[in-house]
Amino acid sequence: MLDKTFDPKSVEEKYYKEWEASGIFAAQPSSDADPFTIMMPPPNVTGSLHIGHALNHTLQDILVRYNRMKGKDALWQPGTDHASIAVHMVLDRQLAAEGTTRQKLGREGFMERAWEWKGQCKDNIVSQLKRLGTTPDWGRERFTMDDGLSDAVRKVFVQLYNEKLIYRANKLVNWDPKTQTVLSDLEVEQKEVKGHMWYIDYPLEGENELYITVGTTRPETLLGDTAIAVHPEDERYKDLIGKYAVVPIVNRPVPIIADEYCDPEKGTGAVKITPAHDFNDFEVGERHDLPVINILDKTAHISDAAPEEYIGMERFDARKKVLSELEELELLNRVEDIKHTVPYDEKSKTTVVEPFLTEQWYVDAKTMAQPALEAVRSGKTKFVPKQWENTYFAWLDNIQPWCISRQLWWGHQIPAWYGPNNEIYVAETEEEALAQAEESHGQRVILRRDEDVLDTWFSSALWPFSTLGWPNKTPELDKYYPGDVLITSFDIIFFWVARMMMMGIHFMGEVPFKTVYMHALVRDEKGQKMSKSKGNVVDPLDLIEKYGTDAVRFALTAMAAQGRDIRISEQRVEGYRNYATKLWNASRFCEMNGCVPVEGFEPANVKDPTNQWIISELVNTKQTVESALDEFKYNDAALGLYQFSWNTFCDWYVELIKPVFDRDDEIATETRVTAAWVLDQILILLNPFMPYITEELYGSLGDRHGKRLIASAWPDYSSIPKNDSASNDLNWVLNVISEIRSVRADMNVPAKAKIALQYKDASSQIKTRFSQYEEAIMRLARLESVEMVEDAPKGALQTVVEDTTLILPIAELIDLDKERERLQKEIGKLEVEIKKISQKLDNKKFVENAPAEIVEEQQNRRQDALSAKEKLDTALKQLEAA
RNA sequence: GGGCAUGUAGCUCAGUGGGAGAGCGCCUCGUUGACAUCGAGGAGGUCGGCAGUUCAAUCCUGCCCAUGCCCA
Repeated sequence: MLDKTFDPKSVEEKYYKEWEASGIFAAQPSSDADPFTIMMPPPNVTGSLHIGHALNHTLQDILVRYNRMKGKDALWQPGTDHASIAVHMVLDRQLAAEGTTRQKLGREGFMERAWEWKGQCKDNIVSQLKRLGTTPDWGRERFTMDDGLSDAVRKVFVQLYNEKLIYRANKLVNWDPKTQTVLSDLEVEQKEVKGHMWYIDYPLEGENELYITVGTTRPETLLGDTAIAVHPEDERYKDLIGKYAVVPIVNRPVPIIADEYCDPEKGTGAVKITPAHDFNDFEVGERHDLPVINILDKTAHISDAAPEEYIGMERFDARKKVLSELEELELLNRVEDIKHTVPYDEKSKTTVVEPFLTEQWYVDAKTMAQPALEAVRSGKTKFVPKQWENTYFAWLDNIQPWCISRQLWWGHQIPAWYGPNNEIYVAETEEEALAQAEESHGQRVILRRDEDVLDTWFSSALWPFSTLGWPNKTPELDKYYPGDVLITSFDIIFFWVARMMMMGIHFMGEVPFKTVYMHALVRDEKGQKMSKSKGNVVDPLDLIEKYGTDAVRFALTAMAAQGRDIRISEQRVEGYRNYATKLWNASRFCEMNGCVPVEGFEPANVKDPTNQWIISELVNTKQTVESALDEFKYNDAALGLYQFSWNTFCDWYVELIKPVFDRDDEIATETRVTAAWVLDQILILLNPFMPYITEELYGSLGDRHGKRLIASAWPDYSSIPKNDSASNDLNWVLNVISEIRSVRADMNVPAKAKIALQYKDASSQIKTRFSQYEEAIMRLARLESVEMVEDAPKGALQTVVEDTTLILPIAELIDLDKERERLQKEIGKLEVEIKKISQKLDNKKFVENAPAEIVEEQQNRRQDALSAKEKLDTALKQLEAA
């Protein structure tokens, strides 16, 4: 006998261990079954998983379990990502707290720390995923810095270099002066902040008391100015073009040049040009062949290219000093308060990123993007929801060279070596590089390896094939590439999805996945993005602890509607915990009434209409679940199961069959078996969504010969015939019961009172139904008798179901005025409806243009309403007469 | 500034070219053979606004307003 409520804690760990030990998570490359592949987006080894991960992994797990039950050979490839810069930030903080730095620790010591950190984090992540009940193939778990994956990275780098798709270039980059590394465009966040526009007077060379005024938000960069630019058509400055202005403080004469980059509408129309410290200025500088003066070092302190008193100053201190000097020189014209965007590093969001001139490695992303664009345009890879394709196109169409080198240690060191003349040798191993060098020098030379590591996304981009053993030709690669679906969040379309597409197509000749499903962002109850600083982070483990894994999974799934963010609320999770309790108790009920699953049960052979009806409702539900999952409409799948199991099965079917259990005839036996079978089906269909409670109930309710639900087959109902007659009957029964209950409640008939039911105007079919379902109707509507009459007695309640008038002769129990009111209200509603339909039907154009079945439907609706109104009118008249 | 999305019941959200839905909350009733983590019933909405297309618009189109996100 089951306990009164389900205790998730008592079974979750037990079943997880058992499932895992059974080997069912493992892919079977040698099996004949069709593959179903999902590449898990590898979580970063930077901390613990948040509710967004819980959503992401729940959605993946549902598909994996579902496809496994359908007989596919499922591979869910798990693993973690080394998250180079994020790990550096974490460890830098730790080291700072210990009073040291990574530079003091040295590369080797730092790497040891990083590996240790990775180990802890990874263990934590894996245990969190297990608490969620997810079933990836743990035996194949990978880490982006594993040997095999690192081999793949080197191989890809060398090949792309040889194909001239990777090259080295000296350009302005986004420089993070805190971590002291270059960042890609995507790792920079533009933030709008309050700031100032300072207007500075630059004296014109050789003129007395004549100035050109320029506006700038970064006055300190004036130390590196090499020109003043004006628009060529700007009448105010036409005469000045070609003359020279003197940069204050440094007293350097710089040319006044004409360039269309200047906007005459903005500020004074004249701008200072600092090619080493601004992306636009850099381009202007290239066009006009201007000198490039780099006034900052790697830490964003002033370099020795500036006047002596500035050297070594921090950039914002230098700004203050420049401003105070300008004021002393009376060259600070005016200051405006403005809002402008300032680049910050995307990870910590606290360091202002500096445009900085350095030599770095780049991928020719533009070239590689073309096949990736084509693959989505031609439908080889589809995005769900489709609108994300536009985002993907927009970015790839305007893609910039991808800077892949990072001045960090944790990651894949770039396989490039420099010879005595700084010439470059790119090779997978040092031996090969040495051999190349020997060949060109005619002798052994000493090489120096590039110290930098690659952008983390470089290795993540290879994930769909590097995890399968590439560059070796493995059976796994053969069977599981390309993957079926990638499930991820839209915020990494650029970072990751686009890059996997580029690399996958380039190296495998095929897209890495056929479908990309973009799920929503999980927000807090108020719709705000969760963040540690806001303190509104919901920890999925807290919810699991409180409500159980199944409830958390189901809540996330039920809310995973396409195209809208999820606002997680604890109340909702609680509601699905209640749902679990409901299932539990329905199972208890079946158990205590001897509903035991019978092997070989044939649903197609069931005779009793109530049983036929619940079976056909089940068939519909399965259809709903399948088509919803096919379209990634997780919420529809969850809702369909919820409604069938709670409303249809528990609230109606179980109530309808209760009286049957007093008997011991053929129908009773059939009903017991049917109930057990339908309940089993609920457990099976629900298993991918709520794996624990379904597993537990499945094991408790019958003898499964040691087989667990997780290993069961997804059912096939194709042999069950449709049974419209049973469905029509039962829908009518439900209507009659609901109508009587509603009238009783409206008229305050005491719930306990058993009353008589009379009916009139019934067809022979209705008469048959009343006698066939009399027991159920009497029980559920709380009646003492049912009989057919010719006329309603005085002072009776009357209502209409389809064509039949239902009569409750209980004048003594009710307030007749109230009944009059109720009838008038019902009649009023019907009149409004009749009027609306009549307006349509009286419209010639409607009758001419609308499809015949629509017209007919409207006619039927009007007829039904008219007939119901007529019956209620009669009832009202009788009441008046009473 | 450009793009994408969203605006439906008190709240959170489904949905559809032809009768407005769910969960929660609220109100009334209820210890009916499993379940009060429950059951029965009910109230509550000019489907953001204005035009247009259509026989018919909450749904399609345009504009506007509001909100969110992405990009510059």
